[in-house]
Amino acid sequence: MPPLTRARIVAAAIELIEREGADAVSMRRIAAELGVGVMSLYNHVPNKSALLDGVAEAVLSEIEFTDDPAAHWTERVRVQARTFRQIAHHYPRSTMVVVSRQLASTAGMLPVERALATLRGAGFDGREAVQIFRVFIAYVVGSLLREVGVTPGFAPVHRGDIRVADVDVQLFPEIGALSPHLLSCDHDAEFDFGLDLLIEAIAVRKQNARG
Amino acid sequence: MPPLTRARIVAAAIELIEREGADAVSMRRIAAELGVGVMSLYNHVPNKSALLDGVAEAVLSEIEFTDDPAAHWTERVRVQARTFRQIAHHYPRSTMVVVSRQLASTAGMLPVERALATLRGAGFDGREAVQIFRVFIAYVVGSLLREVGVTPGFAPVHRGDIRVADVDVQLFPEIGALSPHLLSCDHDAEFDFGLDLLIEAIAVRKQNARG
DNA sequence: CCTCCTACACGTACGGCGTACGTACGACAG
DNA sequence: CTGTCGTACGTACGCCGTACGTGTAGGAGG
Repeated sequence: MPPLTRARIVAAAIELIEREGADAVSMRRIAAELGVGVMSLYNHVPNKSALLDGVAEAVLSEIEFTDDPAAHWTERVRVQARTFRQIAHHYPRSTMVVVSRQLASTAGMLPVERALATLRGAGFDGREAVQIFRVFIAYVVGSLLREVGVTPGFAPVHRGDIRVADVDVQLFPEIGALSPHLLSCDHDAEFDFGLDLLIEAIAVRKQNARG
Repeated sequence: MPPLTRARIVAAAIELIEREGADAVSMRRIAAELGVGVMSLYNHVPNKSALLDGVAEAVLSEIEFTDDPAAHWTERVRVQARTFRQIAHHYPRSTMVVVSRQLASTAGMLPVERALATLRGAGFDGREAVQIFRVFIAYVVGSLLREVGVTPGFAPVHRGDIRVADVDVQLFPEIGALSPHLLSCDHDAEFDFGLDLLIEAIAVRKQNARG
């Protein structure tokens, strides 16, 4: 067995989270997974919270930006948002850990740097770039939260949204009428829909400011 | 002392969450807060998870829609989103509980009903209404997550974003240059900025579809 | 070679958690 | 008066994070 290492511990934590959910994560479970004693972990990680920070950092650092600097900024923003979402989908349950945790590591900052550079390159000033960046972050994180919350990991069985039969159609006529659309969801398409909406709106506003 | 009741338990839980944070919530703490034995709670609540569902439901049910049916749909959507955010700010720490939890109660459905009715009244078909609704939900929830994560509850002290001094300006020039904008944030203004962006984009797209 | 030191794996133990289970007691029905 | 039921409660079990002390293997200094 290779020596115990912070990286190995984090990897085991991620694997455990993906397999059994974030609630199943405990120092004891992780130690058992690695075949070591519980307290051995503490030689490489100061505490559980730091370990989860490590998980967030590891997930974030897997983002690979295949960014084409020659492309139009709208396309670059689109690609960056999609990339972020894609890796989140690779680790759906760990994503919950990532978003529910303040990230102050360098791994979390690289995507920020890229996004800001793209926006500034598009001609936005500092204030605008940060503001736009925050809007995108909010949208992407909000989308992920809904998607992975609904994801059939296998804990929340059969409740994509709400049991339609149970809703009082008198009280909630719209929900009743639109239940087919509420129950089905092409996550990819809907994500792109909102993403394009935002990009379009910003592009339009940019045009107006210059015109 | 009034008799123990599900409502009183939920209220105590919310108060405790707001005062000491979500991590401080335990059945024992809540029972102590109410001056009762731990197991007495279980006569009114099946388990802790259901209690937290109750917290989410209670928070959501405090949303009051002062909705003007005569107003333009863009204004109505704006008001609804702002209202949602406002009550979330009234219970900042409980909001984390709300968004991190699947809500299937009638309290959670009323805002949905209102929003869908507004969109359908504006002339969107069912699929469009649901799609647009989901985009707004994602944006609002994502914004709240960032805002309350940064909120100086008093647990996460002095790390609004990232210690600027610690970032390597060589590696992250944009972050270094834009740090003044990254560190300060007028949450109200920035929320409205993104909200208006979305509404504008949808309005434009609607115009084009009809034109 | 022996010795000492450091680093790391590990066991034990403490306080806190959610909650299953059994008990005690007051209110009300017959 | 007696039986039933709903509620408050104590105890106990198996988890949890982690402080602390111990054992040991491997490298450095003599």
